[in-house]
Amino acid sequence: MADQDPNQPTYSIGEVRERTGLSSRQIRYYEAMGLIESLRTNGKHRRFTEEMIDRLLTIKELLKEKSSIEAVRQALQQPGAGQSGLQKKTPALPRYPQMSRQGLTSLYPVSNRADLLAMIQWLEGQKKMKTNQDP
DNA sequence: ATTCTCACA
DNA sequence: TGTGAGTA
Repeated sequence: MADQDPNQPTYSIGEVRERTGLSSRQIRYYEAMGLIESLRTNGKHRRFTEEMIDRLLTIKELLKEKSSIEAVRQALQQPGAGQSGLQKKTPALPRYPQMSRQGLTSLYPVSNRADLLAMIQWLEGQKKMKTNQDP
């Protein structure tokens, strides 16, 4: 029972960009808007933990429903907004938020690839949890 | 090569 | 938001 590494892996903005499908511009912008915080390396280069990436993913989905930064910020302040509500305790059954709603029909659009990636990662998280209480 | 900040089409 | 300039 020791899965708390002292050094949680961090990612460059470039990796975060590929994993979230967000542009570096957007990532920096959301940070400037106070929607997300980031770590800084020796220089000034941003560094993101998986929690932050998770939050970014939440922001991305939230921006589709809400259409203003303000609305997203408030939704984020409420508990269970991805950061600690996504893979902490999931009483409900596995159902990916935005995806299952419209369905994935093509992998061509870059944004879809990012969404698929996010969904897979989310699925992996569910699997890891299940593997501990497998009947 | 990659990211950073700032500013402008 | 994207993109280019000039750095670190």
